[in-house]
Amino acid sequence: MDIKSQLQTQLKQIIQELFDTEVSFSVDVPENAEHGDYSTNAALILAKPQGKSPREIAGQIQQRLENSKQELGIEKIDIAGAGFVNIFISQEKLFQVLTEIEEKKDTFGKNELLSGKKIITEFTDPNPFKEFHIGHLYSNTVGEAISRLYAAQGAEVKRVCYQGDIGLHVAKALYGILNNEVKIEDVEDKSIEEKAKYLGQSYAKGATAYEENEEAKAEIIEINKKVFAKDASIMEIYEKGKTWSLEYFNNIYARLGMQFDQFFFESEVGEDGKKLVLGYLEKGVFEESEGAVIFPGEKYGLHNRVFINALDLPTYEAKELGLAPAKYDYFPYDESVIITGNEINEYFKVLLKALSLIRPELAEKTVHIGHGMVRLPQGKMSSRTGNVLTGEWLLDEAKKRAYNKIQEVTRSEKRENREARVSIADQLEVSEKVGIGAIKYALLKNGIGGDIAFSFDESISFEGNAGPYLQYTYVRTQSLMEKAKNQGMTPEIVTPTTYTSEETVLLKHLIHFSEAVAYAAASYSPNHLAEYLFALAQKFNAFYANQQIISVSITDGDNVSVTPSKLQLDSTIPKFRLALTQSVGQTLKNGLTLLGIPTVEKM
RNA sequence: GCGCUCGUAGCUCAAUGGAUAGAGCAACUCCCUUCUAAGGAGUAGGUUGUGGGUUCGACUCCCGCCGAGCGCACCA
Repeated sequence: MDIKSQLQTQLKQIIQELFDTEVSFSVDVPENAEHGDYSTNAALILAKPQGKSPREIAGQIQQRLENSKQELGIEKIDIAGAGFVNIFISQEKLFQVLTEIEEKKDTFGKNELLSGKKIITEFTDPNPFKEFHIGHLYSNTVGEAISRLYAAQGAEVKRVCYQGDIGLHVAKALYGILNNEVKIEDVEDKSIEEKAKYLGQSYAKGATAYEENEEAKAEIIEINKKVFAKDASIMEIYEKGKTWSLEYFNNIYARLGMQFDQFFFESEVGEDGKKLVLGYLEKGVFEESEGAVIFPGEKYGLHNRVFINALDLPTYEAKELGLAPAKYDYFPYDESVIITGNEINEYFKVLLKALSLIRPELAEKTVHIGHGMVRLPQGKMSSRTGNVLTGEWLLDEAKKRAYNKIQEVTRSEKRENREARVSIADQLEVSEKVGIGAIKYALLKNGIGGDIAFSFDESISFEGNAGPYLQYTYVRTQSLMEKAKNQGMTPEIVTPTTYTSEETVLLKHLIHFSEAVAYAAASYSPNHLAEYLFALAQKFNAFYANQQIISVSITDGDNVSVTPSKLQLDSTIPKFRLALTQSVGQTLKNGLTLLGIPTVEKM
């Protein structure tokens, strides 16, 4: 259990004993170090109901907490401001975090808060036949991060992807293929990327025709019916296109370092959804209106939505209704998290309301998270008009820029005498990982709800609060470890004779890692973890710049002289600093991994 | 028109009802004969759209106004 939870438990008990009551107080990590490592507002909350001054109550809490000082590793307890109880952790307790990291390694930061829980996450949801644009990349990045955060809480997580392989958009794409100068047979031998591009172009053609040409529109509607009826005349190109799309998507997932456990298709859940709707039509949940079957959301302060259209085909809504039970059959979950763009937030409210009247136990377990839209300077993306940036384009572009950066750094005049950082053979792989890191971090550092104004130069950064900065800091730790090893030095968790302020600041930050992970998971906010990691990297870089971590030999002509340093006079200091460096490296790596961001050893 | 979301530094964004509203970018100063300068140190930049209210305490909660985005019937 992390220190914060221990304090919370202890304080709760103290309040119970003192006042025989329960209140919702918080234990915070103050921004200002003078306010302690942890702080609680319990006294402020209790003041009014107890009819006492906040500082008086704070005093009582302080007194009781004194008894647990030893057990909790508290150095001192202050009362400050309006009645805050500020808690300072002892140097010995801080120091213990190094041992914890050393022991837990890759599992440092994990906990068992959701142990035994089954969680199903659904995200990305690209539609076959259409482009995989940067909005999908965003959904995928957020979904993967949340999935990993959940898993770090001890939950069993299944990632699923729901794909619209049936419906009007597919019919539009098929129309586009049938009316494309380039026949589908002609792209048979092309790469999967080109096949995907062909499908995307076909969709754009079909979508345009649907709006501009009445004849085409009628034809597309016919094609749509045929697909639902699995008409042999259309199924061959349908299956071909769908297969290509799915293969293409899978390549992107692999590139992003993730994979789904299960795929669901609209074509598979549509019938079940329709049956559910018709079944509950009789029970009055749904109503007939203008030839369609609707859910009267207006009755519940929402808006009405069509579930089965006048052509007797299930809409997205009905299909989604069929999806929920299908997911539950696949994996009987305790919680179902669905991550989509926030443009369908209200639609989801209607859907969940309808589901609550049909399968209330499933509706209760379902959480919808709407992430912001990726906005381009040119306006909203539209796969119909071609104003899209594909995910693949973005990944390639970021990789290219990372590669250029490597070249630039290697050629830099002031550093020409230094050994090449990344071997030629590794440069492409490093570029790929740094590019992905830059993109994912850019998407994750912001809160999930808001839109992302996307322009490459402003959004994808390799410096400052950016993915590569964190990757770079990790590389520094690894580089130091390697250098130390070559000099025969090993990290050792020994108490140094003195601490510098940079070291204490780092230790104080490290103890909050698992708390940050838990908080990010509980609030569906990977950005909190991103922020934590950035702060950690900043603190480490300040430490790095101001303190000598290992002793260094300097070559002066032919003579090799070793600078005498205080590090060599007191062997505990370099050992401790190395241990600290290793711990920071491990924590950065664990944190980045939780965000789905790859690390590299050199860059 | 109704509903949802949002409005914080020049720009992009943070900030569980808590203490002096924080970063990054851009601008301006400095720092590579110390371990990777994709780095570090510093300066400047704010009436948190606006007017009320609740609270010991409001960027955060409530109401009004102004402005933006999204959604409101057979697309997903």
